[in-house]
Amino acid sequence: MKLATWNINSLTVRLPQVLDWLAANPVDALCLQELKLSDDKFPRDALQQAGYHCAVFGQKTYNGVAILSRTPLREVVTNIPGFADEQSRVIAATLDTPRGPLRLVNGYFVNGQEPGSEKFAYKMRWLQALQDWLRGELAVHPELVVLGDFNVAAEDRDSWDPEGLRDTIHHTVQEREHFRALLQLGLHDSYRMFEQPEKTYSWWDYREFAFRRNRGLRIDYVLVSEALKARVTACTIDKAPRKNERPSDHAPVVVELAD
DNA sequence: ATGACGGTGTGGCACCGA
Repeated sequence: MKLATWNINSLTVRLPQVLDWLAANPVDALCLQELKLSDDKFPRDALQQAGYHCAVFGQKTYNGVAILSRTPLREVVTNIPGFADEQSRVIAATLDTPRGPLRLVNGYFVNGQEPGSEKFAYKMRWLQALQDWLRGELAVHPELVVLGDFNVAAEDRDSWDPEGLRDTIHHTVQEREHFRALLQLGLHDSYRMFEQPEKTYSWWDYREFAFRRNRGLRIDYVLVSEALKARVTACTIDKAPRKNERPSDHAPVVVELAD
């Protein structure tokens, strides 16, 4: 089966691209971030017609996440339990597979703007709460996938300019420590389980022809639990949609699990 | 670097993202 994550930077604008992409890439589940619309504006009918059940946690203008799945979604949880958050950044759900239940945690991690800012402090609190929550979730759901827009370049090789951007947002020691803490919970970065081309990223700035110059960051991840690790057969970043007219600034990341 | 580009909501721009 195939799972994917894609920050689509406004579902209102990108719905046609999402439908086109799903037609060409009929994944079993697609996790979306940055819907930028409220639940009542979510295009449920169009996605249902495309063959997907939807669990939605929207928000007007900013944030908003959803899980689309070919099979029904159950036990839907929104945001990090116990962490008061006005922003819609997390949705979790279980889908049933021939191999048993699979728990998906879809996150639009905090950007943080600039180290030292109030937003950066919020990012740190949010990451700590996520980590504390996921520790328990892994115990309850051994077959767990954490995927989404992490807003962290985990290592130097995940940035087009690790030296020039050192200690700037996405590259700080504190953010990277939080990323490593997630791995230490027993999660594995699917993308790095395989040999990958050099300088592969999942996000490119809209400005300065960054995509054409491949000035990007790898900030979108699919982390899998220990129990799932052996089943991961591939992980790829699909750059094709970034070449569309009016593209999202992010590319989808796709993982294949053995049935 | 006051910048770029693009989405949103508003209102003739400001704010935010990464």
